[in-house]
Amino acid sequence: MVTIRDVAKESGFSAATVSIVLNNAPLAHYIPATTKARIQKAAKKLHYRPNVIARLLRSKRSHTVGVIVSDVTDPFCIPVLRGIDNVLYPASYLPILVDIHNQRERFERHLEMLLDRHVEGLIMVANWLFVDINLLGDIEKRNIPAAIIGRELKGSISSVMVDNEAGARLALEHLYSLGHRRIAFIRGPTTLADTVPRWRGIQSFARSAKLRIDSRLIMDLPNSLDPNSSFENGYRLTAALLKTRARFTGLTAFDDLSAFGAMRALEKGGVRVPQECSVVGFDDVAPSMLSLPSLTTIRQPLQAMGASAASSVLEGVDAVFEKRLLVSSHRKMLPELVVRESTRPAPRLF
Amino acid sequence: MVTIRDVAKESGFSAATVSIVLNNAPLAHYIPATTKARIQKAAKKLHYRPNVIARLLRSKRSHTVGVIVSDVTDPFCIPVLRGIDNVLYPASYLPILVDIHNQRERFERHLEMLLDRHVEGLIMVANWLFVDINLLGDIEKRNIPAAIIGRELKGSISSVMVDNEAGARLALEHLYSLGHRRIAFIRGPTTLADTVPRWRGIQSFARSAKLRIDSRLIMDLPNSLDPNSSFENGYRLTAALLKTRARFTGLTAFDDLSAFGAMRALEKGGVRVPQECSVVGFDDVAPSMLSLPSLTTIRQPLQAMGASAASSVLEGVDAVFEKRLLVSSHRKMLPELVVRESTRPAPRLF
DNA sequence: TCCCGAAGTTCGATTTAAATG
DNA sequence: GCATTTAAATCGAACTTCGGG
Repeated sequence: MVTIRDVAKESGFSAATVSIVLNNAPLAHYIPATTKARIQKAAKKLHYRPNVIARLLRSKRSHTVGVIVSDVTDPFCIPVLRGIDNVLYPASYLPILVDIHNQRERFERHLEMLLDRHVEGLIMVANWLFVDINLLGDIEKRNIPAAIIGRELKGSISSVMVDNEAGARLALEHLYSLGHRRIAFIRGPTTLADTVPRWRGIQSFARSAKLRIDSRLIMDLPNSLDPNSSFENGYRLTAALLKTRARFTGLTAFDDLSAFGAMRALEKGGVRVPQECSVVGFDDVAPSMLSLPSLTTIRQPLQAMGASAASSVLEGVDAVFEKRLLVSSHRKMLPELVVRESTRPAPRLF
Repeated sequence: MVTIRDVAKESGFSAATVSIVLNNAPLAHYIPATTKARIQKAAKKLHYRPNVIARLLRSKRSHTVGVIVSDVTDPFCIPVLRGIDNVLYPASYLPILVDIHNQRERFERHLEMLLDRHVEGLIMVANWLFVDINLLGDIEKRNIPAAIIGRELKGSISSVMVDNEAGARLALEHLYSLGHRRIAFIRGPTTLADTVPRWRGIQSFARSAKLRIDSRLIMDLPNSLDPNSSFENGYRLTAALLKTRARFTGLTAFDDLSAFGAMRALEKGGVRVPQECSVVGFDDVAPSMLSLPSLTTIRQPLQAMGASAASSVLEGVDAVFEKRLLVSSHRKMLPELVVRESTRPAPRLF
C-alpha cells in the first residue's frame, strides 16, 4: 500500500504539500506549477491511491448515499434503482442499498448500519411499505438530507410520488371512454398509503361521469407484507367475484400484479380478455409488456422518480456542505395511460 | 458525537481500558468485573457508538462485501440478491451493490470504488455478461476472496453455476416425453457462456433418443448488451420462422424472456400455446408464473446460488483473517423442470 | 510475578499555524 | 490574497508497552 508519505519522499516534498496539490485545495494556488508537476508525476509513478477510509475519518465526506428499499423482489423497485444510479454515478456517489424485507427490525438495524458508515444522504423506496417508519427523529437530528419515494412524510424529508388520484382517474376514464359501464374494482390494502387516493380518483371520475359504482363489484386486497402477494390475491378475489355471477365488462386493478391475477381468473373462468372483459393495471412494471395479452396500465415514471429523489438528496448534501438552509421538496409526478392489448371497446355485456 | 474518550471521562478510566472492555479484547481477562460494569454503564448512558470508520482505518475489517451485477434490470438477479442478503445479513456483513450496465468502463470504475472502500470479499453476478473481465489480476493480487455466479473462471475465484447441459437436456426430454418430435430451438447469443453447454445438452439428448434436429428450426439470439432484448428477439425470430411455413409442435427457448417472445409470436401467428405448440423456457424468473399460459421452464435455484456464493466468500474472508490457505470451490447446482401450462402432449401436427 | 490500568503509538490522510525566503 | 513549504495537531479507535502496587 503506497501512502501519501511515499509520494512525499519520492517527490522530495512534505506530505502536507502533496495533499494540498493532489486535492487542489485552496492553498494550491500558491504552489508553483513545477512543484505541482513533480508531485503529480511521483503520484502517478507510484500508482498512489489515497486511502478513502483515512480521508473519510478526517473530512467527514463519504461520498455515499444510503438507499433503503422495502422489498427488492417487487418489480416496482428496479427502474427506480436505475434512476437513482443514473444520477448518483455521474456525481461519483456510491449508493449503498439495503433491503428491509418490510420488517421493522431490519429497517432499524440497516438504518443504523448506514448512519454508522456516514452516508451523506438517504433515499427510501417505500413502494410497498407496511412498517411504520417514524425515522424522522434520527434522520432530522443528524441533519441528513433524505427523500422518500412513494409516500409523503411531514417534516424535512423530501418526497416523490405519482399522482395516484389522477392515475386512477385515467384508468377509469379509459374504460369509460371505451363504453364500459359495469366495472369491477380491486382496491389496495387498507394500510397502504396509495389505496385511499386511488380510490378517491375512481370516485371522482365516477361522479363527474355519472357512472354508478356497484358495491358488489368492489374487492379489497388484504394486508400483506409481500408485494407479490397481490397476484394471488387478485386471482382469488376475481375468481370469487365470478362465482357470484355478477356481470361486468371491465376491471380496474390496484396494481399490475393484481391485474395479472385477475386476468388469470377471468381466463380460467371462461371470460376472454379483452374480448369479453377489459383489464387495466397500475404501475407498468416490466412484466406488463410481456404478458399475453399485454397489459393496459397506468405508468408511473419510475426511473424519473428515482432520479428526482436522488437529485434532491444530492442538492441537500450540497446545501449541508455549504451550510445553506435545507429545504425539502415534494414532487408529484404525472402518471400516463399506456394502452396495450388488455382493453377493448365494451362488448354487448356477457 | 460521543467518542471513546467521553466514555473514558464519564467512567473514570482511560480510553485504552474502555476499548479493551467494550471489544472484549484478550486483555479484558484481567479487568475486574466492577470496572467492566462501570464502563458498560457509562457507554450506555452516553449512547456511545464506536466510529466504524476510525475502527476500520485501524483494523482493516470493513464488514462489507462488494456485489457486482452485470445488469439489475434482468429479473434473473433479484432472487440471487436475496440469496446473498440472506447469508450476509445474519453474519453482519453489508453488501455493497453496484450495477455495471454491462459496460467495461463501469466495471472497472466500480471495482476500484469497492476496493477503495476495503470490501473484504467480492461477488459477481454474471448473468448476462458480455464485457470481458480479466479482473483476476487486481483481485488475486490483493488476496480478496471472490466468487462469481453464472460463469467459471480459472484461478482462485470460486464459482457457482447451474448445470446448463443437464438443464437443456431436461427441457428437451420433457417435450420428447410428451410426444413432440418436430421441435424448434432458440439458442443463446454466441458470446454468452451459457450458450454452448445448453446446446450440448440438447444435442446429447437428441443423440441418445435418436431425435432428429432439423437445422431449419434452429434460431440464434443475436449478441446484445441488454438482457431484456431476448424478449423482442425471441419474438422476431419465431415470427420469421413461422413465415417459412416450417412445421413444429414444440419450442425450446434459450431463456424465459425469449420464450415469452416466442409465445407472443406464436399467438399472433395463430398458433395456440399449448394446444398447437408447446414452449419451454429456462431460468424460471418471476414473470414465468404470471404469464398466460404460465411457462413451463427449467428452474435455476437462483436464491441458493446467491447464498452459496456468499457463503464461500465469507469462508474465504475467515480464511484470510486467520491466515489459512484460500481454497476456491466450484459448485454446479442442479436445475429442475417446472411443469406449468405452456406444454402439452403433442398434437397431430399442425 | 501477577494484576490492573494508563500512556503513547499507529492507521493515512487533512488542515492549521507557523517558519522561511 | 507575499509566496512557498512544512511541522504538528487532528480525526477516533486499537493495540503495544510499560509502570505501580
